[in-house]
Amino acid sequence: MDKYEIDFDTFLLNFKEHVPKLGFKNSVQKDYILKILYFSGEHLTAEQIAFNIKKEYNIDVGIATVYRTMKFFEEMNIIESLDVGDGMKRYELNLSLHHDHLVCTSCSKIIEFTDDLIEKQQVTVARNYNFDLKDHVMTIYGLCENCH
Amino acid sequence: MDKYEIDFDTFLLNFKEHVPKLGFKNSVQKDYILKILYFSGEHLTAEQIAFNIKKEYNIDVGIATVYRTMKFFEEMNIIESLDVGDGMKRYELNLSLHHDHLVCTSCSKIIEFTDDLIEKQQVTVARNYNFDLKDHVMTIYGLCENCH
DNA sequence: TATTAAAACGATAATTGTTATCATTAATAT
DNA sequence: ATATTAATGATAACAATTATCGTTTTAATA
Repeated sequence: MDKYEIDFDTFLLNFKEHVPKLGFKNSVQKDYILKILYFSGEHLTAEQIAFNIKKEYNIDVGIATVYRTMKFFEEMNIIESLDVGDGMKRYELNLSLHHDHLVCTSCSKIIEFTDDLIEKQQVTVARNYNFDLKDHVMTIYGLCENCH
Repeated sequence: MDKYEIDFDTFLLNFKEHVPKLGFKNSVQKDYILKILYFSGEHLTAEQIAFNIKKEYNIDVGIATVYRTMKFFEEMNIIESLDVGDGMKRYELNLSLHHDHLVCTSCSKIIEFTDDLIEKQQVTVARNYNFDLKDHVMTIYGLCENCH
């Protein structure tokens, strides 16, 4: 798995050193949530995160803890949430470079992509409107190769 | 108001002629929902649509009717829904050409834009992944000129 | 290592945006 | 006019998410 530039153990160590500095406490639950996000490499719902942790590591993590932790991680900027349009948020680790998504409207498959031209062009657009650019989200909807 | 290329009365007439052809019935509620969307020119939540119709025209439209009608309009492809990230859908009329959005993360102001380069590039990206392109959504987040 | 204060946890109640139900009303066709 | 059928609105139901709160865990300090 070389989706991320940093291996999990190093990342987790860095993370766990950082948490107390912000006045929070570490927990095994946080560890497992990060672990499942890292190794699944998918865009998971809160429900799926809890389910997969149980399945892979036989550890119970309450759904409230998952949601709470996702908010925490979002504030720390190590995850991103994404709404495909079916009414629930999906979360993914945010360790790699910015990327956008292709979403299949039939099977909900999500493919990541980056496009330099689009990356550059958003800067131009933001500048035109005198916006202080923070981030952008681009999602292309269509039918994936299996569905058409 | 020259946000749309077509004036409201003409649009409404066209719309009302089209509805029975699809096996549905017209109603004053549909008319007022279209009217408020057209003349506000904003991205409104279901709640705001009902509230504004009451305020502007003193007509009561049930919230269920608004949601039901928005689904109907979406299927007819005359509105688009958009989730800024605060958990509720916002709707806008879809009479003008495709456009994307700049969203201010401080005051929630929404600005529309179109960029030919981005429009073209999405076709290329979809083709690269063997996707049958249907649509795309691009949202740029940042601080608008009033907020920075 | 034991103590302690504070944060994190999990069960679950509450909340909120949206959808379904269903009796009543309104719109179209005959 | 009448009959048919979709649309409406009040509200119940639902689903995703958040808040509550008593208990457990963490981590700093004695």
